[in-house]
Amino acid sequence: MNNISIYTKKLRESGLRPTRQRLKICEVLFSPEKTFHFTINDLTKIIEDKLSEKISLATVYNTIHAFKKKGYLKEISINSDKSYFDTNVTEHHHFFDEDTNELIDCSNDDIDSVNIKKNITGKKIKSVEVLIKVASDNQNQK
Amino acid sequence: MNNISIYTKKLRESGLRPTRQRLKICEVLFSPEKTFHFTINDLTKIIEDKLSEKISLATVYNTIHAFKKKGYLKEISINSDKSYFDTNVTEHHHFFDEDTNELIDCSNDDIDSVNIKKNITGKKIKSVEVLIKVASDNQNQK
DNA sequence: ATTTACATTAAAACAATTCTAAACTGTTGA
DNA sequence: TCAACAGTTTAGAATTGTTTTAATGTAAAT
Repeated sequence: MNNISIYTKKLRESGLRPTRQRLKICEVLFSPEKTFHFTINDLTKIIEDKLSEKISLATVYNTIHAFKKKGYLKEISINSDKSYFDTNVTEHHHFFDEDTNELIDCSNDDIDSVNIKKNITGKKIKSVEVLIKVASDNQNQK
Repeated sequence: MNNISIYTKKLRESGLRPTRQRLKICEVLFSPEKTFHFTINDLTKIIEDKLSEKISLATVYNTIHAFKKKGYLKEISINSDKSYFDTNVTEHHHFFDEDTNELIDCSNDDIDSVNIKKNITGKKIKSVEVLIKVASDNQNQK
């Protein structure tokens, strides 16, 4: 199966038609070997560089949301400044470097798995996220 | 030491003068027996009810930020909708109920302590936060 | 081909937060 | 006492990230 048909399948499964713009979004998101983190703004810039034409923010937003809903992307909660997304959708955690505003994957070597002993009655656990904020030693806490 | 002088001390230590508005903010934040979670909007509403007059959002924001910087409040990362704050500044984690948008403290009975095996070189861990998102069983993942 | 449902877009609306500039307050020291 | 100053409050404007809208365009089914 070539890339285009993989992207088409992902889009269809997310309830979206494969359009030129959306396929470009897919290429940026899913063709790199390594997973990565991005904000909507980052992504829009990358796409416009590759497309050499404008893409509407609305298109980016609704495509990203559809992927997130389907589970092809994860949203990472860091602060209320903006939304960060991750193309790595496996269960994993993050370091956030307050000096550089960089988000770094936390591997299994970095952290023991989190054990939740008791949940809220009648509720199902949807996600468990650990965020480790770090900064250089001399830095004040943000 | 009475409450007013406690509040005055906290304000001074945060680099702020004790003014009528700020003392009212302190009263709402620090007089309740139980710690609680709030958004800036919540807090402004509560203060206006107690004061029976308007308080400027700018005043609330800068007081809250000064307290956060000093460590008298914690900010909780949930999503990018808005900022949540916590008057409980001890190390602890949270459940977030996606059905009701309610933030619930996670006690030691609920979760094992998180063990970080390896940190980023040259960085100091500033905070470790676990956020457990929950929803009723029949709910779709947000 | 035509029709229909869905997409794209720019622009407007919106919500949370920050900034601004003017008026105000409290303290200090002539 | 009062002038001067530093810090404060405020309403409103500005900014930022995100969502909605309404007109136009396009993919896919008939």
